[in-house]
Amino acid sequence: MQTETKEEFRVRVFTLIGAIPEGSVATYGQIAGLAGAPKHARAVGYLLKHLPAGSSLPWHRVINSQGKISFPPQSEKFRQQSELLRSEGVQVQGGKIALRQYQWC
DNA sequence: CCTTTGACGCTTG
DNA sequence: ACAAGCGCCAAAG
Repeated sequence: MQTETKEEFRVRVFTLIGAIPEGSVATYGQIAGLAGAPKHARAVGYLLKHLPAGSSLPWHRVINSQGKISFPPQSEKFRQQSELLRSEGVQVQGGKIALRQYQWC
């Protein structure tokens, strides 16, 4: 069935994000690419946006290609994500991740 | 069915 | 380093 494709993509995305270890971050494009759809970065963002409140998915470890948090500064989400990242040992400056690489494996 | 939106990405100036 | 424009695709209205 074709319905598997969308489902598969979603499952892959969730699995990949869940596989990001602490202290590491991945980009939306990276996740989409590993999920088999390099151009579906936005779809990844859509999925995260539609995340249930209780999901244990480390969404905060997903950032954009610019290595920055995809939230407007001073917004609650922005602050929360940067706090979570910092608590995992990721250095954040002005919404930008102080890392040289965004790949974890 | 068509239009709009969006937790993105890449190129150009 | 930063801003604007274009592309790309899925979900919602």
